Formats: sequence, C-alpha cells, structure tokens
Amino acid sequence: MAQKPAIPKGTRDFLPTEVAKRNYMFATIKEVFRRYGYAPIETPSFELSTTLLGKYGEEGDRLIFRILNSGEKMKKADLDALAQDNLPRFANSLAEKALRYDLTVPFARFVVQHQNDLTFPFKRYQIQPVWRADRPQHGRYQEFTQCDVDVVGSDALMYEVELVQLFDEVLTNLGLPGFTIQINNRKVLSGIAEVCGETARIIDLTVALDKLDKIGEEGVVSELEQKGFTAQSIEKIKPLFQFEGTNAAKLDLMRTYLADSEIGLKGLDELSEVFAQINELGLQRGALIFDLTLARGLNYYTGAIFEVKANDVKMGSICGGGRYDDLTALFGLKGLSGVGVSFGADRIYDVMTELDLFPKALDRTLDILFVNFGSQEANYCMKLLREVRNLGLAAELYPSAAKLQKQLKYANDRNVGYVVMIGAEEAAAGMLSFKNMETGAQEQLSSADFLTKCGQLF
RNA sequence: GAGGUUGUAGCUCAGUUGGUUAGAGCGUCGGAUUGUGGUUCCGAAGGUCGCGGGUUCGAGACCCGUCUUCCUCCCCA
Repeated sequence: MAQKPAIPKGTRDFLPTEVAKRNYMFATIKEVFRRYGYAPIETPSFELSTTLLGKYGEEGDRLIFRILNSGEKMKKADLDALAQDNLPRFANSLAEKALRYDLTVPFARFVVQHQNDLTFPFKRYQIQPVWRADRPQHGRYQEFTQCDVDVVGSDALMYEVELVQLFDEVLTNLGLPGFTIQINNRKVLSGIAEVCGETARIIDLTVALDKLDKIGEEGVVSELEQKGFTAQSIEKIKPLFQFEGTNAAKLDLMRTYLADSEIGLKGLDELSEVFAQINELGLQRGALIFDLTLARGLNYYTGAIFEVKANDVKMGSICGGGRYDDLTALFGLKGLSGVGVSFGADRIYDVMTELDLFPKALDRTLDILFVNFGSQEANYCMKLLREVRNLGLAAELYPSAAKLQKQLKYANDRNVGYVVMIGAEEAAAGMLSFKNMETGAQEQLSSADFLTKCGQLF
C-alpha cells in the first residue's frame, strides 16, 4: 500500500453527519445573533504579519502561523538578523503574511480601514476559522472556528448586558443544560495591583491569581514569590483568597478592599450595573458569577472580561470576551470603545456531542431511495423522483440494478427513511411499493397517493 | 517552548526473554438468499509492523534520530 495519507496535527476532516451537526449549531447561533441586531462580515484568512504581531503578547506571537514568502520575495530574508541570532526579526523578514489568530484583531483592522463606510455603533458577527500553532490537546485544535460578536463605537454598559443575554440565549437554544458565565473587570484587577503597589506588574499578578482554583493559595503565593513579588505585596493579596459568597457579597467585600483605588471602584460600579440589570432581566439556563480570578491572557481588555464554562463537562472555557478601549487605536483610530465575545464552536460541538444534545434527525441525509430494477423501471422512476424532489425531499435513485438486498442495505446504511420499489409489475399497474425503513411496514400506493403522502410526511 | 506517552489491516487492539509464513474482533466484498435491510452462518480480500539509520546469524520487539498520538505545564476557544 502507498504511504498512508494524513492531515496535519490539530486539524480534522468532517464527515457528512458531522457537517450536518455543525451547520445546525451555526444556524442556531446565527439566528440569535441576527435577532440581537448583528450583521455578518468576513475577512481574509491571512493578514499582513504586521497587523497581527505584537497584539497577543509574546506567547501569542509564538503561536501565530506565518506564511513563508515565495519566489523573489525569499531574497528579503534578513541574514544579518540570523547571524546576530535575532530570530524574531529573521522570521519577520521571511514571512510578510500570517494566518489570523483570532477574529477580534482583524476586526479592529477592518473597522479602522472601513470607518467611513460604517455606521456606529457598529454591530457585527463573524464565523470563520482561526489558526494557532498550539500543541493539540483535548478541546484544543490548530484550526478551529470562532463565532464572534462585537459592537464598537459605544461604551454603553448596555452592551455588556446584551452580550451576557446573548451567551445565555445561544447556549440555552443549543440545549446546554447548565453553564456558568464568569465576569470580571480589568479595572478591578488594576485596582488590586494598585492596592498592592504593583501596578507595573499587573499581568504577572493577574496570571497568578487566575490559577487560584487550579493550584490553590500556596501555589499562587509561590508563583508570586518566584516572579519576585515582595512579601509585603503578597500579604496584601491574601485577603482575596477568602473571596466567596453571593455576587452582592463579593462586590461589598471588594468595595472595602479597593476603597483607596479610584480605578478599582470604577470597575466595581460597572460590574454592579451589569449585575443589577441582569438580575432585573433574568437568565434562562446560565448563571452569572463575579469571578475575581478571571484574568484571561489577552492584553487588550480594559473593562469587562467574560468567560463561559459548561457545567459538568471536563472542558476548558467554551466562550470568552471582554471590552477593549484601545484596540482600534493600534491601527490609528482613537476613542473607539468596543466590546465583544467569542463562541468556541469546536468546543461547544465537543460538549454537545458529549452530552448528546444534537437532534437525531440530523443524521438523515436522504429521505427516500428509489430501488433500481433495470433501465426501463429506472426511467419510470425518474419522473416521480423529480416530483418528490420538488416537494423538498432529499431523494435519489440507486445507480444500478443491483440485488435488492444490496440496495436495501445501502438504504439502511444511509439511514434512509423510506424506500420506493417499482418493478415491471408495479409499473404496469401504475402502483408502487412504499416501505418504511424504520418499522419495516410496506404498502401499495398509486403514484398520486404516494405524492400526497410525501407531502404529508415531511 | 518544557516534560511524559503512543504508533502493528479501513477501525479498535493482541503479538511472551529477539527466532519459521505477524493474529483477533469490527468493517468491507462475495456466497447461503435471482423482489425485501438491521440478525445468523460460510468464505475472501486487505499489512514496506509510522519513517530513517544502527546492533544482531536473525528485529514488530533492543538502541539512536525524526514525525505522529494522547496527557501535564505554558498559554488558550
């Protein structure tokens, strides 16, 4: 046998039944997006490297797939940089293009580029694949699809509230029995850093804090020590470990803790407002939780930070997002606040598969199969086939006059609903045999009755 | 990027301290059964043992490299 074919690690093929399920999921998501007033856009799969690099931090840059220059452009390789062991600069000279890493940064670029054609606040959604040169793991792929909704051009907290509702509605409609929407605010994190006297190292601080539920208090302390935080500032962080209770209780606790931090209190005001409105409006199956440890790696969030996890499933976050005030400024457009969230389609798919939430009917790609008894009978079937298709049913004629046994097995394997048999006798009598493949029941019908029945059945 | 783990038929996996011609189940195809599927029975096809090198009289097994799988860390959807 020839060399076994393969696909790159972290990528997948999708079989017809899987595509059917994915389409169902996307259709459900889109329908909700539409009702909330978001319109779809698309951007290229790859961008100029300069658009993407430096937007996701050092770690992010490492995970960006670069596209090697081709032809004469290869001569642009910066050999001096290589000689100086400056690998990042060398890599940049080799690749002027890169596959998009997420949809948010390309969207910021899009907004700046088309600012004169857009009406603000601009609400868009975007469902496209993104690529990360990450090490594949459970629920982690190198190619996966994100479903982003963002609104730019308004700093109204109404949109934070709207996005929480959106999480709740989409995931409820997809049938998830329960999920937790965690919310935090970057300003609160800044306030904590301020209180600890570590404003410069807010990233290290929040990344350590983010791991609290994973590595525990001691783990966080030792990580902070390792990062060089003083015993004094670590002591000031410790009260946060006791952060428990209802959302209201947590907010009260933090008001005391952040009493001296103006920015911290501003963040709490924002959170309180969102909680107040959501309490008023109510959620379906989601629970909104104030989670102080929620930090998220992305540097560009400035206000609310969101993350969603499915209950009772071993899977990382299935959605994430937040508010960013300066993202478009990176591309030269200042003063445009945005807030957006991303649904991790592939993880949601995995969760839905694990919980068996897809409708069974999605497995059916063919409603009716016409058995082929020979060329004359087949010709007779073709007219009926056309009429059945015009009724909107998925129908086909078996391609050859194979043994009936084989044709029925094919129908069985394809999970066909009904089989129509028209042999010489039936054709002469103007009748047909109509067989239900689930029950095995079979009846003789005239063509007219058959078509009426089809209209009723589907 | 760090550490561990895996790779044998289309799929899931056996294969003893290195020793004749590498096995099973499922699936596929054919038949039992020429107009009735899922069950059953019989038979067949299908393998450079991930790839490259090395040790050995002899390697699927041992050693080195490389790719791949899955996991932990990092990070993240």
